[in-house]
Amino acid sequence: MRISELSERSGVSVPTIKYYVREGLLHRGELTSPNQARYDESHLDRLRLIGALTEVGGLSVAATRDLLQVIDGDQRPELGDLMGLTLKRVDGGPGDGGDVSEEDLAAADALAERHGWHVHPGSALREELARVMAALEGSGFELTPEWLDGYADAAGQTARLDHDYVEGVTNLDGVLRTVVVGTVLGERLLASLRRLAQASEARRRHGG
Amino acid sequence: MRISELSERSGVSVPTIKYYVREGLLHRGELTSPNQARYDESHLDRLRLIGALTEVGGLSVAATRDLLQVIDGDQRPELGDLMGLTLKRVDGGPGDGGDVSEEDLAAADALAERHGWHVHPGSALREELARVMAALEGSGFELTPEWLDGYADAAGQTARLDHDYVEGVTNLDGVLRTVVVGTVLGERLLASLRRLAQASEARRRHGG
DNA sequence: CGTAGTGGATAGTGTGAGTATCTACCTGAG
DNA sequence: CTCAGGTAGATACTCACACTATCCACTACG
Repeated sequence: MRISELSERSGVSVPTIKYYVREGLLHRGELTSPNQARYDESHLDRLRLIGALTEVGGLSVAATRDLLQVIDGDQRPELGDLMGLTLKRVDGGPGDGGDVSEEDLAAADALAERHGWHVHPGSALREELARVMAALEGSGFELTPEWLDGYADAAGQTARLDHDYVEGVTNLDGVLRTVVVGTVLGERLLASLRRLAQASEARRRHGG
Repeated sequence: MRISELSERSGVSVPTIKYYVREGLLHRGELTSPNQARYDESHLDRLRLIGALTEVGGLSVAATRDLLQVIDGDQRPELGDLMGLTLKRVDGGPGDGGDVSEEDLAAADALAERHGWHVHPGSALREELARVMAALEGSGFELTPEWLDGYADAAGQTARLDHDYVEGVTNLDGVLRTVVVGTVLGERLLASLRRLAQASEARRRHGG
């Protein structure tokens, strides 16, 4: 198909498609002449993936490109490594902005240890957790063990579900894609469900 | 204290403090003369809250202002309503970008119903859930009931923990602030913990 | 006294994510 | 064959956002 049809079928404007090609998110169409290229289902598929990661997953175009390169690569990165990659979000997320104190890191480590999680000292995940915990405390939120451990248990449950799911994926080519999509969109899914559950719980407890 | 001291103690630059005042996130200092104002602990406290919501929570300045206005207001909005307010994130989140199909909405409703959650038909939460589920499916992720329901259970657990926590808050003035902070930062906490748990689970299952 | 600091207003900057325009050049209906 | 309209690729432009920088009149204080 030509670019205009790709645009129509994907809902992505022609200039934006060209922009994604420029930025390395989408492979070029096959040139049939100097100013004519053919696009196929793989382009449509890719645009859907890009849309899912950026619009729904909230990733920046740059972060999306990095992730897509991992998916495209031949190598098989460790799943643990992959999780770190997706930290760079559109808004920077909690992944930036200065240092974290030793105390905060210790509190994060303590929580991780209570749940049997081994955390690498230089991990970005560790710093992020510490930063979030520090922000909660700094906002007058008292981090009780019940709340914290309950959250950790819920997180552990989703992690087990993710791994169960991935083990059930037979198509080897799709594993990486599945992990990336599941990690990025799973986070949004969990957030949505949490809001919904909060609203329902509010009705249950306080009537309405 | 003067603005320079506020800046030093908060780590926020003087121009940025002025910007927050302009944008309505921070109350003006008390004028002691036409070009001199006094700031106090309440300003410091507020700057910490702003920082937590924007830098860690990922909210835009506009969304932060809206939320702060709710916290400041005399009225006591329903907790359920509050959840919807915080949907507007820096990156727009999944809260925008076109319509959702009836099928997707039906799938979202079915999931909600299985977990006893009553969802208002016009709810932004409902659309968001549908959008995320549609994005997952559109990315080749097969939404199995085990995975989906497992996530919903985890979300339900966090919602109960949140409400337990809020019921334990005695300071009535702080309830709204607690809800907002807990909702926004709790989401980031859960995401961090999930990544950490995923990495640990990977090591547990595949060695390393 | 004088210089560093201040409140408030207005204008400018840098980044991210697209849009718009332009130049060849090709394709396909009539 | 003709020619309106689509196309690849490059470059330039726009828009929103979150700050920054300047300016001015003025004031606190060593």
